[in-house]
Amino acid sequence: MLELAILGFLYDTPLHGYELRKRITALTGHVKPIAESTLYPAIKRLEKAGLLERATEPGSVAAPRHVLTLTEDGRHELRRRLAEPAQRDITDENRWFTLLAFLRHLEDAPAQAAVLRRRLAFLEEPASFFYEGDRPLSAEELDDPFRRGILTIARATSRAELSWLRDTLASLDG
Amino acid sequence: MLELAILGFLYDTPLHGYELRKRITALTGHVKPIAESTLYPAIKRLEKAGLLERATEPGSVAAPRHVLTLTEDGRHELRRRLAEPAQRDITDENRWFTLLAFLRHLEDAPAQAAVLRRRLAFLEEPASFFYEGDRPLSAEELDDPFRRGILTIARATSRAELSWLRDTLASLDG
DNA sequence: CAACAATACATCGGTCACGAGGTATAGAGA
DNA sequence: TCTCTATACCTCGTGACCGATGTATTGTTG
Repeated sequence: MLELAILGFLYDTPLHGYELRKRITALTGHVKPIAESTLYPAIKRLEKAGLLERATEPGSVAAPRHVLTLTEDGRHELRRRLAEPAQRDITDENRWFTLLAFLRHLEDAPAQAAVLRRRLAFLEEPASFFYEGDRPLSAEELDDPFRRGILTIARATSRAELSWLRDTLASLDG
Repeated sequence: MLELAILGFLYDTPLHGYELRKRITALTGHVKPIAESTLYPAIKRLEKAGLLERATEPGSVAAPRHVLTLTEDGRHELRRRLAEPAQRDITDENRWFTLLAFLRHLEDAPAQAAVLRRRLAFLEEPASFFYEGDRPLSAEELDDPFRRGILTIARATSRAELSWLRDTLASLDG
């Protein structure tokens, strides 16, 4: 997911690591902060894989910067990751939101719609967090107020997202 | 989080690894599946730390089972992790839901309320995923339909959770 | 003028997680 | 009889991520 965010931000414009870090922090930092010691090795991985190139520039304020630019391979790889996300990226809300944040880079409405439809299919499956045998339990059937909360919140999220997904799919298809 | 789920399930009753895995899969598997190769080492870690003990029983169907029982240290450790969660466990919905699923084991209403209040404080902070300078942007200000979706869904979740939190805190306090 | 914060990058050791694969038993279906 | 599925546990290599720590430079604040 971190790699997707790096590729996604650099797709628009070259950035140096520090600026990239600030953008990633703004995007997902309030939920899941990214440590510097995670970002810099991730940049190195992507560089080693030929997805980005670095150019050293004198720092405008302090130390010299490494300006990062996506290669053509990098641009292609981002589109690939957006078009063919792992199932994890569909089901885990953190990953899904990161994917959504850059989905516009896909630039192909049917491909975008196909990704949204995978999320739609996931949300339409009858799933719960709590079961009696195989039967999913509803919030009303739980005594535990905290577990009831999980289902209440999850249901509200799911409803809002389903309605957004259907609207957006309609406008992508239409 | 995996460790919290293990401790949480074993707090109620001793279980063997395979059954534990099924319960964890039911709880969070549709969002974030847990591999066997993650579960068994985690059990070993907890055993090594003295938080649980294993007893070998002949398998009812096939191979022999290792029935896992929490030690007194393990029971104490679960309560500690529930009462003093890391900030991560408060902000990341996956982690937060796992914590909520076992919060009833805290058995002390003021301690439960204190945890809920940490989540409340987090949700009341004005945070977005997208900014113009320092100002958080609202869904209406975004052109990108996918980014607008993120904010729409996050806002619906937040509203539902705030209302649930306030109700539940009122009943815990009253 | 000294201390501190912000900019900018990096390494190191350790933990956690995953996929691929392995071992073994028992019952069900072809 | 053979294969398949379910039960039940395990190891190994790899990679992701974190906290702690280090190195510079510049601007701000007391």
